[in-house]
Amino acid sequence: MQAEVLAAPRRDRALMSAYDVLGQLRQSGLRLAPPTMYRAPAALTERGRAHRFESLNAFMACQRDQHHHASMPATCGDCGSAEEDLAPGLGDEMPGIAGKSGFVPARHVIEVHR
Amino acid sequence: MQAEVLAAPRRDRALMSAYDVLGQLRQSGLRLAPPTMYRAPAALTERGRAHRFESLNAFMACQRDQHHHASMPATCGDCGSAEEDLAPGLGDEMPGIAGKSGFVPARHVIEVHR
DNA sequence: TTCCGGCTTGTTATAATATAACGTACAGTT
DNA sequence: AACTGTACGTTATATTATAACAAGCCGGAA
Repeated sequence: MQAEVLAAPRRDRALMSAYDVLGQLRQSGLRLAPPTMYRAPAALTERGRAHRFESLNAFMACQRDQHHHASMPATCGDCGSAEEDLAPGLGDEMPGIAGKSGFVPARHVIEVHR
Repeated sequence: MQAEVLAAPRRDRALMSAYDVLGQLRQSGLRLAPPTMYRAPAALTERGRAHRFESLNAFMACQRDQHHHASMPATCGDCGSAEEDLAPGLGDEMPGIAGKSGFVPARHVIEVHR
């Protein structure tokens, strides 16, 4: 199921919402309910094989899948395409900035739109 | 309405979901429907008086309200408190990184959780 | 004063996103 | 076979958000 769910966003290098994928899989004959669908992206994200794009409630296939990495996903609002660049510097700066308010970051979100 | 909606998150320096605020305002006697509620944060965000926290579907009062600025909002998952630090460097680096994939950023999202 | 135009708010209905709770199936281990 | 862990299925419902249109308010032009 995880492989099925990842196939379309990987092929198109695009963002897809869970319900987009659900629709596609239903068209191909599978009868699925939402929870089935949501589990796959959640598991994939946890293992670093997919990234959730929080501001669009969508996810993309990881494009750097050999390793866990600090990345900056970017997407185009017109065509839905999604790319991912390594951005270790961004993640590294954040703890210092957050420290000004006494925060110790546990997780961060970085997303770019064009 | 915008002022009403901003009052609680500003006072508490906390994140609030639109429905949290809706609930609070209803308790104080106002009868409001969701669209009324959603308009205020949207307008405030547009004017830079509030920030939407995309990964939590919530918003916070801007804590730097004199000017538009590059900021890095941070929130605590345990207590809901939200702080905002200036982070011009982060925003400045993003176009260069995105450029590696041919993206010209139009908007970005940066969020920190602890 | 009245009318007009734009803006904010109100109302109804519904869409889109997400998860709780529980049941089933199967694979590997003992 | 019985046990255990994981993924998958199903029903129902919770949460988040917006479309579409009506009504009120206010400032300025006529």
